[in-house]
Amino acid sequence: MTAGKTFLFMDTIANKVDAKGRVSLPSDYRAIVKELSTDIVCYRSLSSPCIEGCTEELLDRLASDMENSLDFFSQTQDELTNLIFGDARRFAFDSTGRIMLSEKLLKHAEITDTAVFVGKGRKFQIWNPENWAREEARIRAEVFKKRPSLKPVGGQND
Amino acid sequence: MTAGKTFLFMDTIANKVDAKGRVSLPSDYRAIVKELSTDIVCYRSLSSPCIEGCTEELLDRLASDMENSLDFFSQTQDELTNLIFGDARRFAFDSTGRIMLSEKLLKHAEITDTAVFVGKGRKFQIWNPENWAREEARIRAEVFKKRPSLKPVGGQND
DNA sequence: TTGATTCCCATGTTTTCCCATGCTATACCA
DNA sequence: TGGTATAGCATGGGAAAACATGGGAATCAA
Repeated sequence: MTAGKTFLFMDTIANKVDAKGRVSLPSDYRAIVKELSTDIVCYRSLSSPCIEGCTEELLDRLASDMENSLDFFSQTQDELTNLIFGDARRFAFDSTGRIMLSEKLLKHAEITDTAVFVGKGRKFQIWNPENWAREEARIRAEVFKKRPSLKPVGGQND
Repeated sequence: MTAGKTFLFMDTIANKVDAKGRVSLPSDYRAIVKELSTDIVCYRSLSSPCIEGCTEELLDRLASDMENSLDFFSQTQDELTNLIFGDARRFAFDSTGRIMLSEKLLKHAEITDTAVFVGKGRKFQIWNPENWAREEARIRAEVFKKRPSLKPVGGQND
């Protein structure tokens, strides 16, 4: 990893969840965490049956945006912070690189014995294998439908 | 991450209130208090039947901000802060990590034998279990309705 | 004294830590 | 080029530490 600090969660990796609920965090993800001296934070996705994760640093920035006193009593903010921070939890990994996902999260994502990590740039998701296969197919179909309207990036196209 | 560490109250944790009125402060919360060398301050929430808590440090900052923003429209905020400071109290935890909530606070939140700690980033709340279950469901529904207009977390896109 | 608060110890459970094993990919050597 | 050594990684299991919680003794106030 370079000094430029581009940190992206990428790739799709399936790891086993053992009897204790432990899962190896993909080593690439671990490298990001170490480099940023932060921690991984996970919470239930608002829109899909999956676990969502990001760096604590990202959530901290959100908290900073919200903490200034002018908004101290705002109701919308109140509801949002309850939902996000009330659900999120820090997950430190042990010396072998594993985190222990909570019952609540595993249940929400319908994960039992295998967890699929899906990179999303600044965030990542953790899926049940079957659900992810279905979701990926759906997304691909969706994108294909919209294809004519997608602008090529950097002038490349095919 | 920058020099400053990140301190966020997160997760939702249910702890028992014993016969003496003692409750374990979640260990993550305790870690924040120790790290910042501050104290926990609690007061009755102005908007919900729950106890609200934060670091004394945060209230201190709020006080400073209020001093410096005495604009024409600040009267309401002024009154609100009066309410909070009039109600707030410091709660130190003992060697096993427990605090003793006052009758006034417990009554306001309708807490008897179980207290649910809900993280809110820089703040947290303490709820009666049933009330929190109801409130969480309400908020989820509310936020889902507003979802299209919500900015993504931390300004990142996904 | 009575009631309340603080401090300390005991216990069961959960979580974290550490060591061992086997697999896989990359590098190395003939 | 093919085979082997090496390092990193995923995974399993047991030991140790941390945590929530209950109860008793000591301290303080009215």
